[in-house]
Amino acid sequence: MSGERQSRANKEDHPVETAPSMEDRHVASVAVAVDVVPFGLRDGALHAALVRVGHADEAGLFAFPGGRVQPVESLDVAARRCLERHLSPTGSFLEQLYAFGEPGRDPSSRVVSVAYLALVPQTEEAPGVHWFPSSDLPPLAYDHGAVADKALDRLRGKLAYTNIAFGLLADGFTLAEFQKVYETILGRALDRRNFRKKVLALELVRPMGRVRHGPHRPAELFQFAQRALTTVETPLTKKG
Amino acid sequence: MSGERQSRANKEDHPVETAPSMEDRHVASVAVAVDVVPFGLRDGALHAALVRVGHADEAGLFAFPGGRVQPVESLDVAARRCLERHLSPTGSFLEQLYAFGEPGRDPSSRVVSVAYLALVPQTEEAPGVHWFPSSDLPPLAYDHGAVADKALDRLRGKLAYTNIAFGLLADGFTLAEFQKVYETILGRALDRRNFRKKVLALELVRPMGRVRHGPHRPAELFQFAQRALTTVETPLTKKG
DNA sequence: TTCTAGTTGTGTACGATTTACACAACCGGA
DNA sequence: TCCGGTTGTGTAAATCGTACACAACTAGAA
Repeated sequence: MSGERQSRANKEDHPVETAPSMEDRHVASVAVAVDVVPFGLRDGALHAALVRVGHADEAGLFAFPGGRVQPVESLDVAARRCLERHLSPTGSFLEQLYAFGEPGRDPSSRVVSVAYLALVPQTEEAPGVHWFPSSDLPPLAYDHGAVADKALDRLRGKLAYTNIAFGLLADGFTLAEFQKVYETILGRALDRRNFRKKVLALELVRPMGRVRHGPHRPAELFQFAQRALTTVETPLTKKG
Repeated sequence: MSGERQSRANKEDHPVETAPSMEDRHVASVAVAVDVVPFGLRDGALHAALVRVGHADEAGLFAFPGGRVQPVESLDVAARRCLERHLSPTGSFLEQLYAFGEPGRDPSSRVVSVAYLALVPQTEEAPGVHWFPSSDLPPLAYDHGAVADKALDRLRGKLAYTNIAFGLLADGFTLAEFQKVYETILGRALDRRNFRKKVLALELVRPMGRVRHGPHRPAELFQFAQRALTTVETPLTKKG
């Protein structure tokens, strides 16, 4: 179901089932929030954006950006609003992650939070936003430690079978940079030649015909063939 | 975040951000429910359990079992309660699927529903519960059509890389039955010899040393090596 | 001008995995 | 005793994954 209608429709014999009137009146009901886990790259390493909780029990700790879901707002819209309130970039990748609803997760009131995974490409500075290496997060408020774990798991999982990395890189990257994203998130080295072969064979990225000049041999620049999430049948990451 | 605390802590300058007092008072706030999609096998085919919605706008339609989340109850517990209210089997597989929160999904009130995927082995009859082939569901109330799609996608996806099938079969099955589960859910045929080789090599199932007698050559009976969700590195389903 | 350090770009041989495929064993019932 | 229908098993070919080395190119230093 999805509301009290069905609760009423089906048998009400279960002791813990709430009578509809109880919901309508007031109080100890359950609130809905969203939390967004924004990942981005800073000097090659994966970082997560956090904001300070300046209030009550959890004061001084960090937490992911979030907020209540408004009465007329979908979950996706609420998540994007919370993301863009802190980080300007519009159009970043955003997908639902998991709903966290343990009764004690927020000590002050009963809140069910739908967590979202966000990927932001530029990682520009924003006031009040602190970026931490994803492998070394500070103590987090609420159950946001578990949220962070879930987000990292999801990101790692999708990295192997989708083109999700497009959310972290702006067009015009070298294959070395691209590969470093994979190595950073997966935590292991990949073979340069096999990696190149694979991503080109899958048509994941496309050469732009331009090169970047540096102190060494110029590197070809690439862009993503698709900037929407697509699944590939063969894993992008075994050794190369 | 996870509640109003953080909303207060961070800048309140966003126009649509709710003042905390508004939440505490009353009304048009958002309710939380769970919906459970119970899958099971009936004569070899995948079926889903539905109950009738006997009320209001959606009267006469079918919907998945569900109900409000109680103030002191976790989401997982709420889902299991809703499942077991209709279907007796305790200990069935149950995992969170997705949170559905479009404002209009329940025409009568604003409800965010956290959907769960359930697998029930026996598929015994229960009063008020109707089983439909998953490929041919009746018109569903609310957005339960989308919920059903998501549940099927998840089941298909996990079938390839986990031992999730243990949720559908009781110990003491033949390999033919086991394979048919895969073929039914995936919608394509698998090679009998390769299938046997793979599930034995992965130690997914174990021979019990017993056989089942029928009108033909007796078939060895198997059980699952693990009855908890485990992931395998190599896909169980390519052709065999 | 030449040399060097450091990076980018490319192909091939080996092994492992996946796939296709056919036949004998076994039972109940006619 | 024969027959239909199912279960159980192995092997060869193709595909895919993996390891690996060397030439090309540039900026900057000598």
